[in-house]
Amino acid sequence: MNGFSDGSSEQVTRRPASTDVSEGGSGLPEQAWTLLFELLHTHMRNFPALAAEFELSPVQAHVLRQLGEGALAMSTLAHYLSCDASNVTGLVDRLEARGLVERKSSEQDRRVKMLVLTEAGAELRGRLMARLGAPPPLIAAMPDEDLAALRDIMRRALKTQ
Amino acid sequence: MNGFSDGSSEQVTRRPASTDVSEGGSGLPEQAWTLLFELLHTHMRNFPALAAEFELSPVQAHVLRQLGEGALAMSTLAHYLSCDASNVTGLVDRLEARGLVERKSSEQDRRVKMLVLTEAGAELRGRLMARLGAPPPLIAAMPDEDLAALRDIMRRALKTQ
DNA sequence: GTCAATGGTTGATGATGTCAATTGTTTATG
DNA sequence: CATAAACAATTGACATCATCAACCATTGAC
Repeated sequence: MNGFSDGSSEQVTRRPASTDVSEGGSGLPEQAWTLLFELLHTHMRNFPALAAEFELSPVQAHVLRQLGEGALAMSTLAHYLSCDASNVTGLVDRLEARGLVERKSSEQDRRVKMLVLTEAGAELRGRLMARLGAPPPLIAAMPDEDLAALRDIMRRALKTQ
Repeated sequence: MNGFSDGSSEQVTRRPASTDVSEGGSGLPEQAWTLLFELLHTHMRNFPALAAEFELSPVQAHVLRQLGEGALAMSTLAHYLSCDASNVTGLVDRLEARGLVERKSSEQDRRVKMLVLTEAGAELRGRLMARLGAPPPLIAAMPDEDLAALRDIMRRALKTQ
């Protein structure tokens, strides 16, 4: 059910393991990334269980997340998910069967089918996003100075991206 | 991956309209977390492709990552992966067929089978870990000041964890 | 010695993912 | 305009990943 789990944050160092990410050796980017990497895997380990709280698979949760921004073409969603278009068909089939999304043929281009959330889908997405948006303990425990600095750093980084 | 709705405060009974990217909800933790969340999911999106560089599925990559720490019982691995033990059987079957891992019956308890990396497995893991440790573009592009600040912030956060 | 608990496997089933081929609809080009 | 190329979505074949229930072998407790 997973796809992302970890469990290495507890005990480490049993074997030398020539290349381990646990000590960002070389440069500043590696050092910073190594630490972020730790947070990433810890958080992602919980993601399937978190999605399951809403009776969603991890991928379905992703779809709902993306769909909140507005209507999306199937192909666009496939691009967002970095997967084949044929995969999206079945994915949407199941979400549609649950009454969470709807296919609507585009007026401009009748090849395209746009995806929109139903009322129920939007409601579920709202609860999901609220859950996802809650900062994990590690973040919540940070002092305000660090939080503000972190926010500003990330804003700059995402802006120049 | 495009916009990112704040996800913490919107109740979503209507179409979200234009996105309030990085508006981050109420408090400082939510603002900072919202931005980090974006980075994490961007990275997550690339993980399957990254594993595929080594002709590994995402889950297989995780197994290799875990196995580097030393020998593991199948059940322990199942626990790390947060999945059913029966799932691990097939997983290990395929890795063993590729000559990356080996099952060794435990001396103490003949029910238990310990997993160890083969030579080829250890070599592949080394390359995988090096690849995982490489900072993504968004991090690599950060100015040194931000990197140092980010590193220090994360060190503090992970230490007090 | 008996019997419950444990570790791993097997079989059934469903979700997720790929690729190749198909259908229907633009769009480009001669 | 007609035909070909490109594109969006679906379908079908197939592998992987995940669960659950049932099973076998071993262990440990009584």
